[in-house]
Amino acid sequence: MGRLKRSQVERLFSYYHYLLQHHEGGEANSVSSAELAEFLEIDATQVRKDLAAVGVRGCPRVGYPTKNVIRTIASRIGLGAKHNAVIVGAGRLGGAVAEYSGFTSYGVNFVALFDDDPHKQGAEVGGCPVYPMGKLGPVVRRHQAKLGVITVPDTAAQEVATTLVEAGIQSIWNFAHTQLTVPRDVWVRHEHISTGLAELIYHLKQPRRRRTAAAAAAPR
Amino acid sequence: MGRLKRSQVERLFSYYHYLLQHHEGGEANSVSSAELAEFLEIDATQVRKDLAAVGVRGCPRVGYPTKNVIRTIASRIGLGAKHNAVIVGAGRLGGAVAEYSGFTSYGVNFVALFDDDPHKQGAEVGGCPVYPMGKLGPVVRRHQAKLGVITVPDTAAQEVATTLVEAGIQSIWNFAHTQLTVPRDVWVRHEHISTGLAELIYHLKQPRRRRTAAAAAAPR
DNA sequence: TAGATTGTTAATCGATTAACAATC
DNA sequence: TAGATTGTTAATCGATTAACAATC
Repeated sequence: MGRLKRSQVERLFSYYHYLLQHHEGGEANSVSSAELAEFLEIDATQVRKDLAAVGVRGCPRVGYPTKNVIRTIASRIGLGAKHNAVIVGAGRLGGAVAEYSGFTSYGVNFVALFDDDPHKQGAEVGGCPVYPMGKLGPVVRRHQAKLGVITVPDTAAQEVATTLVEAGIQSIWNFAHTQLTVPRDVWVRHEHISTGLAELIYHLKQPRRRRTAAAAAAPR
Repeated sequence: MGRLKRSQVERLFSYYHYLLQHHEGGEANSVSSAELAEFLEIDATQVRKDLAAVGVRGCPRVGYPTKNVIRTIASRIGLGAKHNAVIVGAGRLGGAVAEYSGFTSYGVNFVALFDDDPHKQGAEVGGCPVYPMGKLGPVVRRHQAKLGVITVPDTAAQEVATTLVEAGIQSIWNFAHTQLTVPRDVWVRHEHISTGLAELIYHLKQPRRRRTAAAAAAPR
């Protein structure tokens, strides 16, 4: 089985998320590619290709076995495994990440937040202690955390990334709107949220017009 | 001048952001397509095409006039105009959005948050009052807010979207991991953050390997 | 069987990159 | 001038969609 492309991982995760929300505990034990395609507003062919890529076999006239799809995607992406993670920056955004219970269900366990603001140190956020930056190395090593989240202001992001890498972090989730220089074997995912705002502002300017089906969505 | 594509708007915004961070007040008054391309880790040809699309002319051997690029992008995307916005969901994520000062510099002015939790009502978050949901319609109309941000749990997102639309909101920034059904003339931007986490988890599983420069880019 | 849905190949479409002339 | 960089067309690449046979 080959390595999945980024877009495939994202779509597979959306299938997984949809099935948990809409099929878990339901009476239907199969789902068609057309149903998943409608939810994501993509072509059903794409869904069939994605499912084929992870080895799920469907059944003509019936669809794909729901439980099997859920289980296969989870195992292929790695949603079952437990991963310890740390958050640097105990502001509201860092707190939101720490508190969001959904992440726990994907196997991610936040063990600590770090912040240089003494007022935040010692507090608990989402059940996690807030430590000063100096403790980052020891805490990461003790918990063997592999995932680091950066929710500090843009100007501090590079320094934080370097600290995380030195402590042994392998993957970084960067919410600062900066590029990061890291060793090649460290994976970085940029979550430049303000980019989304720019797009919204642009569309506020545009004359109202008929929108494509792709823009409107239909939850089941 | 044609309508810009989503990907173009996102790249243009990144150029803008980069120039403000790295060139504003600096001595250099021009920037090359190669420099912008390196920052975004894309091809320089792409940058030249994007700038041509908004009508910025460069100078061979010199580059593009920095101030002109900044000004043109801002006006083309609409970053100069003032837009009132509201946030539904006064949890940590909603608070993070309200507090993030960067948005103000793009012309977005958050006028209020809404939450059904009585403990949150009456408080101030990022300088904005928190009201009960019942006040949403009047507040949106009074401020002529056109932009609505949804930071409530997934299960409540559709109901909130409907309420926002009824109040006259034209663009929705949806942080819940759900699709939304809205009239065709309402624009929705989905910010499914947990999708990013799924990608990170997947890469934690993968064998470490040399990464290409392109892989490090990862614009969302 | 008939018909719905999968699985897969082919065609299309769009985005990215390469090439290179224009030009300051 | 020489050379760096733009501007633009052509080529490539990949992703999406269409078509249709396979099959339960």
